[in-house]
Amino acid sequence: MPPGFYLQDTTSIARQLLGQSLLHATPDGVTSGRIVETEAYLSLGDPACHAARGQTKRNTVMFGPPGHAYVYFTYGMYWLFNVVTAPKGVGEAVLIRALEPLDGIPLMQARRSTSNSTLLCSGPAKLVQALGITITQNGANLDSSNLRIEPRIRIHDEQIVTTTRIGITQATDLPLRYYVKGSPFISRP
DNA sequence: GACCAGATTGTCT
DNA sequence: GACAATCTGGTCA
Repeated sequence: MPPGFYLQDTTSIARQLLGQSLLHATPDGVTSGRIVETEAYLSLGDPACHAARGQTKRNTVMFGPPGHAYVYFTYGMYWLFNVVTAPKGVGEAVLIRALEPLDGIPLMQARRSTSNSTLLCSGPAKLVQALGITITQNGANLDSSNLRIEPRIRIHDEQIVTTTRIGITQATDLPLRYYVKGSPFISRP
């Protein structure tokens, strides 16, 4: 992404990531997809954010420099992928919730054991599985590692739908979820 | 489509 | 010891 991209406001980054591609290169091949759904997690007034209760071993990279991957384990079996935002020491991130599959679709289908392309990356744990992301990528620099975000297209404001976030029990009323209007690849309408 | 049960374990209190 | 930024596969409509 362009210099300074990750220095912007977290909600602004969450919107601008829509339309860009997330790519992962592994020995098995390259897989990528266009980002169509994101959620912002903030440091102030947002108890749903992992950083809300201070720094721990798990959320350490959230407090590091922006533009890096924050990968964590949940529900006993899933990994979720976030982009760290905000200056070092603050603790904010953008959860990537869904992709429109682009490259390496056969490999994604094999990893996910499904051939339905709309279900391949339509959820935060699904896209992580499809791209082969694990805790190994925690802390990876998204501009220079095998796991990277590259500019593709710009989604205009009229094409972005803003709603409340999914799967959380706190701060459920905050409008911090964004997705591309009409996309069949989002986790849910 | 809506709703629901069950899977399964790292992390923090 | 409780919980979790989820998914799948089942039921019913």
